[in-house]
Amino acid sequence: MSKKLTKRNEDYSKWYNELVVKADLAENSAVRGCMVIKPYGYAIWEKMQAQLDRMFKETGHQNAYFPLFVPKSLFEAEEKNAEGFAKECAVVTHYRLQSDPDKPGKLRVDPQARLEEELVVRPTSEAIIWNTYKNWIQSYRDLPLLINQWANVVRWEMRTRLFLRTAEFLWQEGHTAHATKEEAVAETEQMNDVYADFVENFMAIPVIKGVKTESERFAGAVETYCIEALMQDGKALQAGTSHFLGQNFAKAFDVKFASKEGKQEYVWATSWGVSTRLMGALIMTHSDDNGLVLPPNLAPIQVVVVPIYKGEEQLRQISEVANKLVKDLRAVGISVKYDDRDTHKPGFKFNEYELKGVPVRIAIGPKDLEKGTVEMARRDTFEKQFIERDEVVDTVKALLEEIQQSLWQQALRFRDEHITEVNSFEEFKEILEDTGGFVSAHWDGTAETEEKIKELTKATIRCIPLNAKEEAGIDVYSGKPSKQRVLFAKAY
RNA sequence: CGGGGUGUAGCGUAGCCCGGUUAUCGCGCCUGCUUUGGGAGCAGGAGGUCGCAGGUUCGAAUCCUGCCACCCCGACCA
Repeated sequence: MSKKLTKRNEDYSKWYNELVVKADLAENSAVRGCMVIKPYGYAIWEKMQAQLDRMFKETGHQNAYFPLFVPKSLFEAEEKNAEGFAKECAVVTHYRLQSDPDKPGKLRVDPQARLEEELVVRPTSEAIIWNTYKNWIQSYRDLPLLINQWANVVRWEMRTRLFLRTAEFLWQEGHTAHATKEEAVAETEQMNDVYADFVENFMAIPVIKGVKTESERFAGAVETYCIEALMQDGKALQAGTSHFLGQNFAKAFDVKFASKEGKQEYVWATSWGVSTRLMGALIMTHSDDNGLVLPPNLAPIQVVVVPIYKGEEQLRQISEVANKLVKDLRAVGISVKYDDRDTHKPGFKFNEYELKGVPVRIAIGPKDLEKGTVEMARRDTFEKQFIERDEVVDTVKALLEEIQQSLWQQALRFRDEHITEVNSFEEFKEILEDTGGFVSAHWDGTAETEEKIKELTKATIRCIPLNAKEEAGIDVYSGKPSKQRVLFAKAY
């Protein structure tokens, strides 16, 4: 592959992988299906974490941490949940290694050290958390219990892809308990809204809020709310989910509380999560063939300053100006990097920071010293302009804001142009093939039709949009009556 | 787990069909000089269990057998 990334025409998958690796975000680890998140990639994740965490706290949640291992008996307590995840669990069976008598210098699993009960490495933490909540909840006074956990989980997927589907991934999972159904449903909806707010306003990725059909629902949930995003290749990506769990887990783990009336009642539950998959969404929504494009709100480096100089004396003069600028920008909360490495030429640096998606670049050279200006370039449009030195801070502030808006507008336009209403199955297939994106079509509400359409077109129902209008129609495949349109798409 | 493909230096690769000098080329890396407003040039240099294990042969990156890993397409999935 050349220095530039390949065009993302036929092979979006390769383009994506290449971009992730070249932009220094992550790489495959020695462990099958796992990923190493590199410092630059992790810095982005940290910014996402910080903002989400703030939003969780603002809605009354607290962080806590629960064990990685789930005893099998606890794991299987909620049947549907256990079944749903059974096929992708890593399981710990032993707790010790020993020298292998047959192979000197090698270790083997000590057959004596078999665990009496196997431990499941959490694919999600409902089981272990609800087993704990049982002891925390006695009375209505203990409710609501609003807890979030930042953790890693393991799902032994057959096929993996950096950020989008790795065997181990980082996420947050919120687990709440409520006295009433209404309150739990409200929490579920609230957190789905928080996700939508975050993804749209910080990541500049437009999403559609909706609920999942029964077949796409989280195992053990009564209702799954979700936000669905659209990637540049026309495929949909589930960006976050929020589940109303009813009393399923309360019953499975016997979590009851004494109500005001003195009755023993099961609590109502929710769980909700977003993961490092959001990084994948970020990459696939905004990036171009020159590399990553980061919305300023999430960019670890918002502004990079590159000196252009001949000789040490010139560098010293430029550094004086640059350091002052860095200081001024930092003073207003902008993250700046001054790259005065003398091991790379300016052209190299320009390309490097474009690849990494740094929103704004400032170059200062001898000509600028004379004129009292700097050259300012924006990553999203590649526009360059010369700015008076004392206008830099204001200009950067405005420019960061503008880039954030512009990325959002561009993604929104793309998304909206790729939602197509269809009224026949022919049209359905045609749009899916040619245009891609979401296909808005009538659905008769049956799992059979959903399954059949998936089989024929590979498209699944991404969600039943929350804002869908009631509209009588006929199912695009079966011809049976339908109450409203749902969104189909090929998905990651 | 089924169908297909690929494993050669940090990365990307040629060579394999038809066995035969010291395993090819590019990027990257190191040293020196010249360069520095868009991925520098020249010169020199370092770096290899040819995925692993057997087998055939005077001789294996190349042929045969088994295994492993990765990629793509299914199944599964945030």
